[in-house]
Amino acid sequence: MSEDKLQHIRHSLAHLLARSVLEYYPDAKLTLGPAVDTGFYYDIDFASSAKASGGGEESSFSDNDLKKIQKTMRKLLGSWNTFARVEVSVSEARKFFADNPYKLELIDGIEAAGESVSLYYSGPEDSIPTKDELLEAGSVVVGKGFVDLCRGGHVDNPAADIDAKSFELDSVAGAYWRGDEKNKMLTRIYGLAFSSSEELQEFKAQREEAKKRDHRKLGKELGLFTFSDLVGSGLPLFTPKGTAMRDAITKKISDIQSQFDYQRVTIPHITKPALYEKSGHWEKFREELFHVKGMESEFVMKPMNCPHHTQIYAAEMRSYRDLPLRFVENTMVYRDEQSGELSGLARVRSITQDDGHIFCTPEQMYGEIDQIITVIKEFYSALDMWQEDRFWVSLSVRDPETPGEYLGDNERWNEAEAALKKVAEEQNLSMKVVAGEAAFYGPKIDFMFYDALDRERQLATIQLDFVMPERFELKYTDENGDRQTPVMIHRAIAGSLERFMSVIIEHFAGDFPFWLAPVQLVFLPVSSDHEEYARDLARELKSAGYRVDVIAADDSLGKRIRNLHTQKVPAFAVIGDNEVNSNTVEIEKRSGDEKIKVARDEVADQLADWS
RNA sequence: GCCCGAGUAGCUCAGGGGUAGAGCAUUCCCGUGGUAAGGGAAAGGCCGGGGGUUCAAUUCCCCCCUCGGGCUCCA
Repeated sequence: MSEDKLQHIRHSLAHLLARSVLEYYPDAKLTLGPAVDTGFYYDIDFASSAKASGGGEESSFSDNDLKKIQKTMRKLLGSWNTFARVEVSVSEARKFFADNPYKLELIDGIEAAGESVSLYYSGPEDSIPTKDELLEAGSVVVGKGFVDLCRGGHVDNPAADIDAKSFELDSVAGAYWRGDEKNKMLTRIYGLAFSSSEELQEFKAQREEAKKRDHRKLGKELGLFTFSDLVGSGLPLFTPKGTAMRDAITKKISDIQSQFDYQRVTIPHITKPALYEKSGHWEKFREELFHVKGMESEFVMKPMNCPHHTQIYAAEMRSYRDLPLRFVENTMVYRDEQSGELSGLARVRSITQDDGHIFCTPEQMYGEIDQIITVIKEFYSALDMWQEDRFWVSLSVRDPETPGEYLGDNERWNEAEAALKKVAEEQNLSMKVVAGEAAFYGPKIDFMFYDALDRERQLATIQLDFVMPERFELKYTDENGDRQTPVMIHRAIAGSLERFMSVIIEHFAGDFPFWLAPVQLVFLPVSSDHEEYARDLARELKSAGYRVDVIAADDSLGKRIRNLHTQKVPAFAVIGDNEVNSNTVEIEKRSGDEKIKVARDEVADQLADWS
């Protein structure tokens, strides 16, 4: 089936959904009902509606109502053998939808765009109303049929073109009218729809499968992190295993970028608000800061590191010979995110950034951006995530409609956007330009990956900033002895360690490569007689920097091996008489049934190969 | 923050207006075993917190907290 046809089916089903809802809630106000990637939805205002059969009580719509609506949809579908277009004038449309403010607003938009207004009747072919009948009756319900304001895109004959088992209603959600939180919240009913019932079932099975990879589930099962009600929501606590992973990640990044002369810096986690008043963050983000009261003065927890880092730059006179200066720091920032936004490690209130700020001349900016892209490429390639269908790149620029949200002059912005674009093109990054996604101080390149359920997660980022150096009056002396303002580049490779972990846990389904696994190798002594040999080995490897463990013979060997599998430990070695007598170790990789027998003093070399 | 839903043992879950249930994990005992669950016993609970209805609430109602699916936001 073509994509178009499937979209038409989905959109047609949105009409059918709306009609079926009106069967039970005749006063519900319909708004918009488009097709989406996995089906369709319709946004409906139930506020003033009473249930048709329920006697006027205040009604809200919940998951429990989906079943009966779905049943009605399937019943009506059999009689819906046509879609018919009815052209009306703007004033006729206004009259027809007089009691629906949402449709009236849409009609205003159609009029403003100079387009013609069309209604669509869907239902039994033998009851298609004439335009006059329709306007006379003034009701969107026409027998078993239904009339909606719509620009088209339906199947010709729903009864014949749509398999009643190929769709189902999925969930109820809230959604603001026109996506604006200042507007009223409507009830959104989501439906799933595919070209056949088999595809619908397959989608649902895949979704169930993906839930098994959910980092929140795996994080608990593998003992990587936890939350405590006493500590608070959005504040993850990392266990020794989770911390081992964090260390492995930051070490990998620092290994990759060691070729580029970064210098580590360290800053306090609080500051006077004055710092952010000067940077411009105060105005925009003061509501989302955590405030800390001292004896005499008030501080805020840092929500980002750039302003602090500018003060390290500003502490000395800088010459063009010093540039570029590259400061990096793995450090936690704190943001009072809206409670409804928090989600496992993907969105938290204590955020560890692998943050870096580069101060350079305008000429050096291109080379620096290029170099950062190289690091990002190398890092994500090492994780097998640098694949076309695994991520996309956003060139995040200003929204031309809201210039007031950005600081700095137009020319600088154009320059910055052009610079990012130029280098990214040279690096063969295919980017989507996304208006309105820029930071208030400059444009960015954002690297967007996906979680198990295909939700987008922004990880790596490169941000060009001409604004903050100016606001903080940062300077360097050029070769002519003149004072110049440096360019600042903000960059993060993992982005937030928490969010990064959420993505890779799901990417690997917890089955991490050797270098990343929280426990890399486990020794299993066959009996207590073999424990000493195992413990000595483990001690040696630990001091060589490997994460190894010994699991004593308290349980059967079979059981211990099974436990290693559920814990997804990448390698193990059974230690028995054979090994002790021959002074060897047989290491087994969990994947691929690979067994490698090595002399005892060669174990570390073998592990180095895998790292 | 907003809409809908959910919170029962460390974990996964069953139950239901009248003394709280299972499996796994934990602890102890037995077993000393060569590649995906050895056997036995014990312990473990303000049924998320607070209020209300009731002779009686883990169960019904309200508020709060936490979690999930969306919306909005994301320096």
